[in-house]
Amino acid sequence: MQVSQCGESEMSICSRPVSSSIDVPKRRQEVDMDELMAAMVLSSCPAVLCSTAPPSQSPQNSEHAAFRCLWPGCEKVLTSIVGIKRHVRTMHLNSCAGEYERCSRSEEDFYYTEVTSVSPRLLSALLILPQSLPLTCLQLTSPSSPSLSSSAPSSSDCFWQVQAEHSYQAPPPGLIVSAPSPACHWTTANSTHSKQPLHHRVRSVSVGEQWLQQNTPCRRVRGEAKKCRKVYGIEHREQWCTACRWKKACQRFLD
DNA sequence: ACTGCCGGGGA
DNA sequence: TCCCCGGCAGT
Ligand SMILES: [Zn+2]
Repeated sequence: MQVSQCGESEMSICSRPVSSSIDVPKRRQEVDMDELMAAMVLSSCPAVLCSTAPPSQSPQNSEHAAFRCLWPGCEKVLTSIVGIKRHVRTMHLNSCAGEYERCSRSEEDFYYTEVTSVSPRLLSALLILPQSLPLTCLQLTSPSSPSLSSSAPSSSDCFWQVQAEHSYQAPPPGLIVSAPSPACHWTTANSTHSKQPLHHRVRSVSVGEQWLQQNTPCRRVRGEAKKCRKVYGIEHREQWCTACRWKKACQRFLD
Protein backbone atom coordinates (compact mmCIF):
# COMPACT_ATOMS: atom_id res chain seq x y z
CA MET A 1 0.00 0.00 0.00
CA GLN A 2 1.28 3.35 -0.90
CA VAL A 3 1.23 6.30 1.28
CA SER A 4 1.00 9.21 -0.97
CA GLN A 5 1.53 12.11 1.26
CA CYS A 6 4.90 12.96 2.43
CA GLY A 7 4.48 16.17 4.16
CA GLU A 8 6.10 16.84 7.40
CA SER A 9 8.22 13.95 8.43
CA GLU A 10 10.46 13.59 5.52
CA MET A 11 12.56 10.58 6.22
CA SER A 12 10.07 8.18 7.56
CA ILE A 13 7.74 7.97 4.64
CA CYS A 14 9.29 9.50 1.65
CA SER A 15 11.59 7.02 0.15
CA ARG A 16 13.73 9.33 -1.83
CA PRO A 17 17.26 10.01 -0.71
CA VAL A 18 17.29 12.45 2.06
CA SER A 19 19.28 14.99 0.28
CA SER A 20 17.59 15.09 -3.02
CA SER A 21 15.73 18.28 -3.09
CA ILE A 22 14.74 20.88 -0.71
CA ASP A 23 12.98 23.93 -1.71
CA VAL A 24 13.75 27.17 -0.15
CA PRO A 25 10.82 28.53 1.72
CA LYS A 26 9.22 31.56 0.29
CA ARG A 27 8.49 33.40 3.39
CA ARG A 28 6.94 36.67 2.57
CA GLN A 29 5.68 38.33 -0.43
CA GLU A 30 8.51 40.20 -1.83
CA VAL A 31 8.99 43.66 -0.59
CA ASP A 32 10.24 45.13 -3.70
CA MET A 33 13.36 47.08 -3.97
CA ASP A 34 11.33 49.77 -5.58
CA GLU A 35 9.87 50.58 -2.27
CA LEU A 36 13.19 50.63 -0.66
CA MET A 37 14.73 52.68 -3.33
CA ALA A 38 11.93 55.10 -3.16
CA ALA A 39 12.51 55.38 0.50
CA MET A 40 16.20 55.83 0.11
CA VAL A 41 15.91 58.36 -2.60
CA LEU A 42 13.32 60.34 -0.83
CA SER A 43 15.14 60.28 2.41
CA SER A 44 18.26 61.57 0.88
CA CYS A 45 16.65 64.65 -0.42
CA PRO A 46 14.75 66.51 2.23
CA ALA A 47 13.86 69.44 0.09
CA VAL A 48 11.54 67.45 -2.08
CA LEU A 49 10.38 65.26 0.67
CA CYS A 50 6.79 66.20 0.71
CA SER A 51 6.32 68.02 -2.47
CA THR A 52 2.92 66.77 -3.42
CA ALA A 53 2.57 68.58 -6.66
CA PRO A 54 3.95 66.96 -9.74
CA PRO A 55 7.09 68.68 -10.81
CA SER A 56 5.67 69.94 -14.02
CA GLN A 57 2.89 71.68 -12.30
CA SER A 58 3.54 75.10 -10.96
CA PRO A 59 3.33 75.21 -7.22
CA GLN A 60 1.56 78.50 -7.17
CA ASN A 61 -1.62 77.26 -8.66
CA SER A 62 -2.67 75.10 -5.78
CA GLU A 63 -4.99 77.14 -3.71
CA HIS A 64 -4.58 75.06 -0.62
CA ALA A 65 -0.87 74.98 -0.76
CA ALA A 66 1.27 75.66 2.19
CA PHE A 67 4.97 75.91 2.44
CA ARG A 68 6.92 74.63 5.28
CA CYS A 69 10.34 75.64 6.36
CA LEU A 70 12.75 72.76 6.36
CA TRP A 71 15.38 74.44 8.40
CA PRO A 72 16.33 72.03 11.14
CA GLY A 73 14.24 72.75 14.14
CA CYS A 74 11.99 75.18 12.41
CA GLU A 75 8.42 74.23 11.72
CA LYS A 76 7.24 77.42 10.19
CA VAL A 77 4.45 77.04 7.72
CA LEU A 78 3.41 79.83 5.44
CA THR A 79 0.88 79.97 2.72
CA SER A 80 2.85 81.72 0.08
CA ILE A 81 6.12 81.13 -1.58
CA VAL A 82 7.16 84.67 -1.12
CA GLY A 83 6.39 84.38 2.50
CA ILE A 84 8.30 81.24 3.07
CA LYS A 85 11.20 82.48 1.06
CA ARG A 86 11.30 85.62 3.02
CA HIS A 87 11.11 83.62 6.20
CA VAL A 88 13.99 81.43 5.22
CA ARG A 89 16.00 84.31 4.03
CA THR A 90 15.49 86.50 7.02
CA MET A 91 15.34 83.95 9.75
CA HIS A 92 17.90 81.45 8.61
CA LEU A 93 19.92 82.90 5.78
CA ASN A 94 20.02 86.35 7.20
CA SER A 95 23.19 87.17 5.41
CA CYS A 96 21.57 89.77 3.24
CA ALA A 97 18.34 90.76 4.76
CA GLY A 98 18.00 93.91 2.79
CA GLU A 99 17.73 92.99 -0.81
CA TYR A 100 15.17 90.45 -1.79
CA GLU A 101 15.22 89.17 -5.26
CA ARG A 102 18.83 89.47 -6.12
CA CYS A 103 20.97 87.70 -3.67
CA SER A 104 21.24 83.92 -3.33
CA ARG A 105 17.96 83.59 -4.98
CA SER A 106 17.99 79.84 -5.12
CA GLU A 107 19.41 79.07 -1.78
CA GLU A 108 16.24 79.48 0.17
CA ASP A 109 14.58 77.11 -2.21
CA PHE A 110 16.35 74.34 -0.43
CA TYR A 111 14.82 75.18 2.86
CA TYR A 112 11.16 75.04 2.22
CA THR A 113 8.81 72.54 0.83
CA GLU A 114 5.35 72.72 -0.50
CA VAL A 115 2.60 70.98 1.30
CA THR A 116 -0.85 70.73 -0.13
CA SER A 117 -3.87 69.06 1.27
CA VAL A 118 -3.33 65.42 0.72
CA SER A 119 -5.98 63.20 -0.71
CA PRO A 120 -6.70 60.04 1.21
CA ARG A 121 -5.47 58.06 -1.70
CA LEU A 122 -2.17 59.76 -1.79
CA LEU A 123 -2.05 59.55 1.90
CA SER A 124 -2.34 55.82 1.88
CA ALA A 125 0.26 55.68 -0.77
CA LEU A 126 2.53 57.63 1.48
CA LEU A 127 1.85 55.34 4.33
CA ILE A 128 3.40 52.46 2.53
CA LEU A 129 6.62 54.25 2.71
CA PRO A 130 8.56 54.29 5.92
CA GLN A 131 6.48 55.82 8.61
CA SER A 132 9.08 58.21 9.66
CA LEU A 133 9.54 59.41 6.19
CA PRO A 134 6.31 61.18 5.46
CA LEU A 135 5.97 61.98 9.07
CA THR A 136 7.02 65.53 8.76
CA CYS A 137 4.51 66.35 6.14
CA LEU A 138 1.76 64.24 7.54
CA GLN A 139 2.02 66.12 10.72
CA LEU A 140 1.06 69.35 9.31
CA THR A 141 -1.17 68.37 6.51
CA SER A 142 -3.67 67.08 8.94
CA PRO A 143 -2.48 67.63 12.42
CA SER A 144 -5.60 66.38 14.05
CA SER A 145 -6.48 63.39 12.02
CA PRO A 146 -6.82 60.53 14.46
CA SER A 147 -6.82 57.89 11.82
CA LEU A 148 -3.39 58.85 10.77
CA SER A 149 -1.35 58.01 13.73
CA SER A 150 -3.19 54.86 14.46
CA SER A 151 -3.25 53.53 10.98
CA ALA A 152 0.27 54.24 10.08
CA PRO A 153 1.90 51.21 11.58
CA SER A 154 -0.85 48.74 11.07
CA SER A 155 -1.73 49.57 7.55
CA SER A 156 1.61 48.45 6.39
CA ASP A 157 1.27 45.35 8.40
CA CYS A 158 -1.22 43.85 6.10
CA PHE A 159 1.06 44.41 3.22
CA TRP A 160 3.98 42.68 4.67
CA GLN A 161 2.02 39.95 6.19
CA VAL A 162 4.04 36.83 6.24
CA GLN A 163 2.90 33.52 5.14
CA ALA A 164 3.81 31.41 8.07
CA GLU A 165 5.27 28.39 6.46
CA HIS A 166 8.85 27.51 6.46
CA SER A 167 9.48 23.88 5.97
CA TYR A 168 11.70 22.86 3.18
CA GLN A 169 9.27 20.10 2.53
CA ALA A 170 6.46 22.50 2.24
CA PRO A 171 3.82 21.53 -0.25
CA PRO A 172 3.20 23.98 -3.04
CA PRO A 173 1.43 27.15 -2.06
CA GLY A 174 -1.84 25.87 -3.32
CA LEU A 175 -2.08 23.34 -0.57
CA ILE A 176 -1.43 25.56 2.32
CA VAL A 177 -3.86 28.32 2.27
CA SER A 178 -2.98 30.80 4.87
CA ALA A 179 -3.68 29.24 8.15
CA PRO A 180 -0.80 30.19 10.32
CA SER A 181 0.22 27.01 11.97
CA PRO A 182 0.33 27.31 15.71
CA ALA A 183 3.51 25.38 15.78
CA CYS A 184 5.58 28.02 14.21
CA HIS A 185 6.43 31.19 15.88
CA TRP A 186 8.28 33.99 14.40
CA THR A 187 9.75 36.84 16.15
CA THR A 188 8.53 40.07 14.85
CA ALA A 189 11.45 42.33 14.56
CA ASN A 190 9.69 45.10 16.35
CA SER A 191 7.35 43.78 18.93
CA THR A 192 6.48 47.06 20.56
CA HIS A 193 5.20 48.05 17.22
CA SER A 194 5.83 51.72 17.53
CA LYS A 195 2.59 53.03 18.82
CA GLN A 196 4.64 55.81 20.23
CA PRO A 197 4.65 59.14 18.50
CA LEU A 198 8.17 58.74 17.29
CA HIS A 199 9.39 62.27 17.46
CA HIS A 200 11.11 62.94 14.25
CA ARG A 201 13.29 65.57 15.71
CA VAL A 202 15.06 63.15 17.97
CA ARG A 203 15.56 60.56 15.32
CA SER A 204 19.09 59.35 15.11
CA VAL A 205 18.73 56.39 12.80
CA SER A 206 18.56 56.93 9.12
CA VAL A 207 15.15 56.52 7.65
CA GLY A 208 16.22 53.80 5.32
CA GLU A 209 17.66 51.91 8.19
CA GLN A 210 14.55 52.44 10.18
CA TRP A 211 12.38 51.25 7.42
CA LEU A 212 14.46 48.19 7.06
CA GLN A 213 14.23 47.24 10.66
CA GLN A 214 10.54 47.84 10.78
CA ASN A 215 9.99 45.73 7.75
CA THR A 216 12.43 43.05 8.60
CA PRO A 217 9.76 40.47 8.25
CA CYS A 218 10.28 37.85 10.84
CA ARG A 219 13.00 35.61 11.85
CA ARG A 220 12.42 32.10 12.94
CA VAL A 221 12.94 31.94 16.63
CA ARG A 222 15.86 29.79 17.44
CA GLY A 223 14.66 26.39 18.52
CA GLU A 224 16.50 24.61 21.23
CA ALA A 225 16.64 21.33 19.42
CA LYS A 226 20.09 20.25 18.44
CA LYS A 227 20.60 20.35 14.78
CA CYS A 228 22.75 18.28 12.53
CA ARG A 229 25.76 20.45 12.93
CA LYS A 230 25.69 20.09 16.64
CA VAL A 231 24.76 16.45 16.64
CA TYR A 232 27.19 15.13 14.09
CA GLY A 233 29.77 17.80 14.37
CA ILE A 234 31.52 19.79 11.73
CA GLU A 235 33.81 16.95 10.92
CA HIS A 236 30.92 14.72 9.88
CA ARG A 237 29.34 17.17 7.65
CA GLU A 238 28.33 14.55 5.16
CA GLN A 239 25.88 13.17 7.66
CA TRP A 240 24.05 16.39 8.02
CA CYS A 241 20.74 16.83 6.38
CA THR A 242 20.83 18.72 3.17
CA ALA A 243 19.42 21.83 4.62
CA CYS A 244 22.05 21.95 7.28
CA ARG A 245 24.76 21.39 4.76
CA TRP A 246 23.41 24.27 2.82
CA LYS A 247 23.11 26.37 5.90
CA LYS A 248 19.40 26.35 5.65
CA ALA A 249 16.79 25.50 8.23
CA CYS A 250 17.35 21.98 9.40
CA GLN A 251 14.81 19.57 8.11
CA ARG A 252 15.82 16.60 10.12
CA PHE A 253 15.54 17.89 13.62
CA LEU A 254 12.52 20.05 13.54
CA ASP A 255 11.67 22.22 16.44
C1' DA B 1 33.02 31.72 20.02
C1' DC B 2 29.53 28.93 18.36
C1' DT B 3 25.12 27.76 16.17
C1' DG B 4 21.17 28.20 13.08
C1' DC B 5 19.82 29.89 8.92
C1' DC B 6 18.33 33.81 5.51
C1' DG B 7 19.48 35.77 1.39
C1' DG B 8 22.12 35.74 -2.42
C1' DG B 9 25.11 34.00 -5.84
C1' DG B 10 27.73 30.61 -8.81
C1' DA B 11 27.61 26.65 -11.87
C1' DT C 1 18.16 23.12 -9.72
C1' DC C 2 21.94 22.02 -6.67
C1' DC C 3 25.23 23.73 -3.89
C1' DC C 4 28.01 27.05 -1.19
C1' DC C 5 28.84 30.92 1.79
C1' DG C 6 28.57 35.86 3.86
C1' DG C 7 26.68 37.68 7.39
C1' DC C 8 23.35 38.24 10.95
C1' DA C 9 20.87 37.06 15.16
C1' DG C 10 20.68 34.47 19.08
C1' DT C 11 23.05 31.64 22.63
ZN1 LIG D 1 19.77 19.23 9.73
